[in-house]
Amino acid sequence: MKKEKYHHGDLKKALIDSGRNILRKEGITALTLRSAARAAGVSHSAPYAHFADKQDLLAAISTQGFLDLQGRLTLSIEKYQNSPRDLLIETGWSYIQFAMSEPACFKLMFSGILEDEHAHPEFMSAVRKTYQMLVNVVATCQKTNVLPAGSADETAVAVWSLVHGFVALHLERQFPGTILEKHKLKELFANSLGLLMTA
Amino acid sequence: MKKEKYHHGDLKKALIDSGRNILRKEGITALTLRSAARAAGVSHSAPYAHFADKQDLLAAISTQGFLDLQGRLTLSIEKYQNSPRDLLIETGWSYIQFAMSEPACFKLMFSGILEDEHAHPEFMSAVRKTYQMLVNVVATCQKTNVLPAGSADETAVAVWSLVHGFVALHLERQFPGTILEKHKLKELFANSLGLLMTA
DNA sequence: GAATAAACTTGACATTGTCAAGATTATTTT
DNA sequence: AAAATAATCTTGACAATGTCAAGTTTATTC
Repeated sequence: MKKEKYHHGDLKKALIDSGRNILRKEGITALTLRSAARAAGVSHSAPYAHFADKQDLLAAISTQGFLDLQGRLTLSIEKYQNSPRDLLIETGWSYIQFAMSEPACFKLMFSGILEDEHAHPEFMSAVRKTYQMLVNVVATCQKTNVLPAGSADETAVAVWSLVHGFVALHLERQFPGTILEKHKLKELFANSLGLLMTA
Repeated sequence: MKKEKYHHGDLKKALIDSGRNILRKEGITALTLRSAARAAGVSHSAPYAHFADKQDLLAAISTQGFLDLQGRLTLSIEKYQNSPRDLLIETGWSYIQFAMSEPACFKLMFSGILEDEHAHPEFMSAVRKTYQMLVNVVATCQKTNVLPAGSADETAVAVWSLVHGFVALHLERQFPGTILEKHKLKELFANSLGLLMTA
């Protein structure tokens, strides 16, 4: 019933969504400027009205990914705010679930969009906000002795490194099957993170 | 002085080396089948005598990357075998130095070559051997109470996740400048890894 | 030495990112 | 409201890429 209009309405958003869906269904190799344009129902050059080049679209998709990740983290943080030990594990687990639910998008988000620092400021700001959420979680855990005292910044680096490395290596199938058979993944993760917590 | 021969001699190795050099000097976007062929001084289709497709060349380059990484780890392991605390930190630091010395290659190694398990067996075996070296280091550290007792496999997962995540996030500039200014990188890493060690 | 296989070249094709020029619609200015 | 301008989108082109088919040159095998 929709009129075939020359102007799309919100092509920028449509291209980001289309790109995200292509990532979900067909992976990174299928995500081209032209495939995103096709999926949005416009010509192959239409994206250039909204994005400087392909990198610029990828940065926008990554930014949207960070926003969605922040949404998931927020849910966990609110749900477990009264139980710091669960807070840490469940927030980390949310990070991992996001990565596993959209692996191609997750990999894109951490695949070198940031060549020069000022090229994509809104991406950068999404990255920084995500980090800040983690620092807050860590600080909360430190106050209740779930994590050792000390600089929250430094401790957050350790925690985030472990969580991120865990899911990155898992997505790349770097862990041998033998160890994955012995555990449920969440248990393996919780045990790993447990090593950082105070006994 | 070299004769212009029709047959190259060892084109397979030459293509892997050329590809590696392109990664070093110009990054992943410059690494194409054709650019590697050009750098090796052969025609654009010559690689197909040795590699099934581009993925196959990338897998071979990644495999070589893992072998070089193993070399670096071996040096640290031999050097610090009598001092378990240094052993852990210095081996992890070697991993990080490798990643920072060849970031494009390092990212390629962990960027999804493994779609199906049996496509690249020699790559898989290099991956497994690298993991095994880490497990051995961890087991050594456990025997001397530098790391908590328990399954060496599980502890290695935690250690590797932290080390890998640390350098992956650093390469992607995910850590804010504020924290990097306060520390030397190695110190920040050692502090992070220290949280996993027994006090 | 002939036959066969391996290594390499040449030429082609569809796809991609990108640009230039033009067409259509929205917005602003008068 | 009409005109001018800007924004959005289309069409057409170009070089570069991955890949294949066919042919050429060299090495290996019988």
